[in-house]
Amino acid sequence: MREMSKTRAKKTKKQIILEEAATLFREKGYSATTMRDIAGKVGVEAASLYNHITGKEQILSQICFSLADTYTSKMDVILNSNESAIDKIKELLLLHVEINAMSSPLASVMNDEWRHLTEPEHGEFLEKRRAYENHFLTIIEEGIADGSVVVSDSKVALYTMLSSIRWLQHWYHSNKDMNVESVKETIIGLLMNGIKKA
Amino acid sequence: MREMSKTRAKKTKKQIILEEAATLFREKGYSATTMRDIAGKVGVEAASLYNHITGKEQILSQICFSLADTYTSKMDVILNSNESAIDKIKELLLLHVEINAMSSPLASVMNDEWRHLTEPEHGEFLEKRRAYENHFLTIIEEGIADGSVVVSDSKVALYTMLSSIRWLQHWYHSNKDMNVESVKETIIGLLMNGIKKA
DNA sequence: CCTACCGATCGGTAGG
DNA sequence: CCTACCGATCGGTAGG
Repeated sequence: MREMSKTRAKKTKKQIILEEAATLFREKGYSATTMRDIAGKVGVEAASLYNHITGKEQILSQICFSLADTYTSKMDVILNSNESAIDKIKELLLLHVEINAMSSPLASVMNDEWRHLTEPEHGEFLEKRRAYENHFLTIIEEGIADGSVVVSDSKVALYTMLSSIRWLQHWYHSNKDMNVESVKETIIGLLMNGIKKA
Repeated sequence: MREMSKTRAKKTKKQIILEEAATLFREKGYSATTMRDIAGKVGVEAASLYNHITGKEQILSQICFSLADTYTSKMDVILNSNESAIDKIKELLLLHVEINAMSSPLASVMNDEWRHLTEPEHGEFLEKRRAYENHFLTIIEEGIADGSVVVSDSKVALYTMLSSIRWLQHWYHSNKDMNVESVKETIIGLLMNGIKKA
């Protein structure tokens, strides 16, 4: 490992550790990833990691909460816009597609590894997720109220839509032949078609 | 090593071990589940498990392949029926909803823990899955050809639909208030609406 | 199916 | 950031 010639702003060692850990967590899962694995990717001995982080679980929780915060703040912008309910739904779905399609390992880790958090982080994460889902539900119900959305159960529709996008988080290495923009169009088209008034 | 005598009369100890292991794998993940965890649930010492199974990974692979075989054989029945392409798609989606909504721990383990298989099982599993997906793709393309299905990319549509159903595998403990039949209708309605000719 | 126990490896610490 | 090393625990084996 030589110098990183990124023209970007300088990353802290802690950021590098979080990124390498996220990649490993996505590949092997949290439990199967060892501190020695992470240290190897970063290029230091395992003991040296502890100068930058307090432990393995702190790495996981910082990954989970940083992406959760990204979702929440981007949702706030969409919620405070003047768009119609159905357009807000479309924008939220696009947000999810973009985050998952970028194949940032963060998305995989937040979606699949959060359950390895212990209390109190475990409960806090669940609470954050519940709040996010409730905001999303409110918009869906607005769409039902104004007649632009037709679904028989808003909760089931929400979970179905959010779940349907998650395959993208593992997609990058298996289907490199697909074009991101056309994938985005197809998914959004299918989902919006599914909930829109005929 | 002693001879293994197979008793088919009733539920064997091996079956009990596989079931308890599947439940634990769903809860904590494969890597975080120890043989002592499994032994505790079964009611024996860890060393005694090895009279019925050859190791931890064999437990995982038997779970993954047994459900994969269930999917394959049920798909065969649907494929050999006289139904139209769009009706076959609907039946396949119903099959997925039913298996995931039953909340059998098998579904979670097959979907999320298969990556912990080592070679050659890992490759064999991937090959089985690829074959299944290709059969499914063929029917979608039949639907496109006969004009009953309208999607801009059959592969993206397939992954989106299959992925959209997976949230059900974790649903049982978080949303006990929902009715299975109405959930089924909402999901299938949304997805079929999304791909059907307007 | 048990007791006894193994080599390996885990997350993490001490001390420089 | 390193070397050295810890107690705990892992999957699995020996032998009865």
